[in-house]
Amino acid sequence: MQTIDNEAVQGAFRALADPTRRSILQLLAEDEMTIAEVSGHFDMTRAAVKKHLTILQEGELISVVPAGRERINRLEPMALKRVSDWLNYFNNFWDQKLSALQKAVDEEQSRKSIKRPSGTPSKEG
Amino acid sequence: MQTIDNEAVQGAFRALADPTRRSILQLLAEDEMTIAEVSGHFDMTRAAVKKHLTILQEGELISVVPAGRERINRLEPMALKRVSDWLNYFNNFWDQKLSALQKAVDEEQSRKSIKRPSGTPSKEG
DNA sequence: TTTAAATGATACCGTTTAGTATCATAAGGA
DNA sequence: TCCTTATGATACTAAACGGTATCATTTAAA
Repeated sequence: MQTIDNEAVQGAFRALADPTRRSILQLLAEDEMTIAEVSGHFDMTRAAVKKHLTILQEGELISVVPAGRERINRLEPMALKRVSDWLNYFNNFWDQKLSALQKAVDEEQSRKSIKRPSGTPSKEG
Repeated sequence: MQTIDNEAVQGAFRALADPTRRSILQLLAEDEMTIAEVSGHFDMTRAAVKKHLTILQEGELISVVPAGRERINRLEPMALKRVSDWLNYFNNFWDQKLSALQKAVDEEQSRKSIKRPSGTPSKEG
């Protein structure tokens, strides 16, 4: 079990665990916004949204750039890539299993078309 | 903002937020195991590990199959794909932004090689 | 300079979470 | 049957979480 997992990954997954924060990310994917603008999209206080933005920032999913008295919140693509990379660890395994399943199905198919066995289950749990 | 996000996605992200659970997934990627076997890999009680497995199961990241008095815990690839799909929502945006950045850099380069302006910053924040 | 807007910071509250300890149940084996 | 093993289930605790209310600070603007 290698070190695919680290503090940055933890921060990102922690941030992604909350639906409001995922929603904020989707907002910011369309356009960067100030805190007030982001707040305008949610039924909660600005302080609550600000907390979410802080956690997103800690997870490096967004960057916050001061502009006068405002703070521009902007999506940080690389953090999402980190998560994507983490998931990729499993790609081998799941591709492998899916292709094994596919192969099993195929073989079952051809076996059917030759011998037509009767005890074949129609469904797999 | 479309419906890329739903209960299944929430369940998966919730499950992924904990480092022990991510670690369990990596274990199960290598081999399916009983609850006792999974527990053997961690410094906490079997009950605690069992709770993690339940949350992983609720997020449909693993499936649990009874085998006699044991329960075989097995990775469920499709849930990880759900998360991957969610991340893909951002691919357009981040690819787009990265390529926009690349383009800006390229244009800056060619502008330099023609006019060689003096006020050009050497670094970009 | 005075005022209003945008944000930062902190204290507080109810709920969820991660963990423990403990007891009950089910199934395999002597 | 009796004992042991694998698991289920519940009550409990400390910490983290999501949210509110409130006050301080910074900056734009009249």
